[in-house]
Amino acid sequence: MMSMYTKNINTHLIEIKNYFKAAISVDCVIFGFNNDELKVLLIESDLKEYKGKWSLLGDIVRPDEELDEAAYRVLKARTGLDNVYMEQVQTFGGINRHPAGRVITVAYYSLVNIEHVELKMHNNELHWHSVKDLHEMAFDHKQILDTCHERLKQQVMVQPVGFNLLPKKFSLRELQNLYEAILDVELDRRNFRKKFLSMDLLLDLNEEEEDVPHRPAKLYKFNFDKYDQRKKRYLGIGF
Amino acid sequence: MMSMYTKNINTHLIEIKNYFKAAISVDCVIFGFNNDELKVLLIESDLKEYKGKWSLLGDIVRPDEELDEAAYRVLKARTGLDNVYMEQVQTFGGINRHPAGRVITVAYYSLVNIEHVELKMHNNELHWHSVKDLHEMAFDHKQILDTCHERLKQQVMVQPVGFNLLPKKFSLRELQNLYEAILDVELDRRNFRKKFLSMDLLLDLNEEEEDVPHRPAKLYKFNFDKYDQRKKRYLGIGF
DNA sequence: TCAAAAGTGTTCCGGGTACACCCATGT
DNA sequence: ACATGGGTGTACCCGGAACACTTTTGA
Repeated sequence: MMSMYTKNINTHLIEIKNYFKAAISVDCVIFGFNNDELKVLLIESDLKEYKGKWSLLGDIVRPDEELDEAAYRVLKARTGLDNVYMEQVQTFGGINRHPAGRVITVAYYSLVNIEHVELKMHNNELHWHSVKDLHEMAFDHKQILDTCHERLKQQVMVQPVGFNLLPKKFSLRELQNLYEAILDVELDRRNFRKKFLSMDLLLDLNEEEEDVPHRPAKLYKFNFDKYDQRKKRYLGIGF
Repeated sequence: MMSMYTKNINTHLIEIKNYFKAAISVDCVIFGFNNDELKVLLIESDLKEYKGKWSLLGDIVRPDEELDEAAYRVLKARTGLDNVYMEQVQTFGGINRHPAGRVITVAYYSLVNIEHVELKMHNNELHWHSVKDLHEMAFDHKQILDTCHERLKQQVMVQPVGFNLLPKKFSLRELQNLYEAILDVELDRRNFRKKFLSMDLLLDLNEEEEDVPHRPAKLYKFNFDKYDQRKKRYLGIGF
């Protein structure tokens, strides 16, 4: 009786080979931004159970591989990109979530500049899908996507991560469209501009859009260095 | 070459037994609140590598067990409590984090009323430790604890989860002490009271503290029903 | 000259913060 | 009476929200 309490893996472990083991995978929710829409990079599954359904990009974690490493490996293999924003979100371990047996998956989301990926996308089966009109997916991947999207919404309101989805140079309009797409809200243009300009973190490049059929907008880039140097203040209790 | 890209577990899985598997555990960061201090429930490790060091409460996930179930099982076994606030936080998969082999652990934190636990704590080796003066721990458990504490800080500012650490009836002073302990800040008493009373979510019980050597404080309880009925508003972008 | 989007300021309101005094109770 | 913490109100400031007109460019 006592032994069932005390003989656990943090205290009196006997032999690890006596324990149940499961396959571990990582799944990457790779977000991009294009045509004023939040996109996610998906692949068609060929597993017979999910034939033709969209699935996230993922793979099994290797014996000598950290979880983050595995996620970066998947991302790199699929997009050619490295050094992009990535964050672990949640782990999904439903008993029957994978038809081949118990596979526990650690979900990550990452934010990439969709222009940089396009180069690597020819002749394979990857597709950028609008997050908004995506309903059915393979496995529990819709749930994973929703969870990651929710996390992204929270992050984007509190940290300057959205810029990872934009080109280095962007207009305030593009930035606003990005926020509107991620949060699925409409924002007042003047207040949005005022807000971001008053943060004093956008660097005015003294450049303008080109080839637009209207008055060209000024281009900015985000001053990450300046942001990093600022200390955060206490945020207050707000619910 | 192409095959390394396409033959992954979400698309062309061959046989799951060919893949590397790891042991999966859950670790619970069980927070309590006592003597105006944030506490965490720990156990001494008897593994020779960590003899005498403090470790979190955790155990291996069973073959037919959901991750959340496993976490609740650990919690129940150690505290006798069920139906408490619990939230998955992050998964730690460092290659050498466990001396017995690769063990990937999913970390949860939970918030319990420390009074309810005390009953079950006699004659075992569990201890409530002040989070503030806890430095060295077994495994990577200090890192796990820090991550969970950080998450708790974020949550407590945005959702009414703190009440799970208090008795059903509490004074505003106790509530303030709780926030100060979790966030490690000092708050102005008048503003704190105004804030919480203006939320109109505290139910005045028309009762008072007893046996205190000064003017007794009024007791309140949190109106969870009322909170649940309110819709959240858009929070704004704030970083 | 027209269409389309860029750019710009003011007012109002609510919440955050700083701050000091009287009150109720037990010893 | 005294010590201890409970309870209260006001003034200021800043940031969020609502809101309409002029400017620049390409077609």
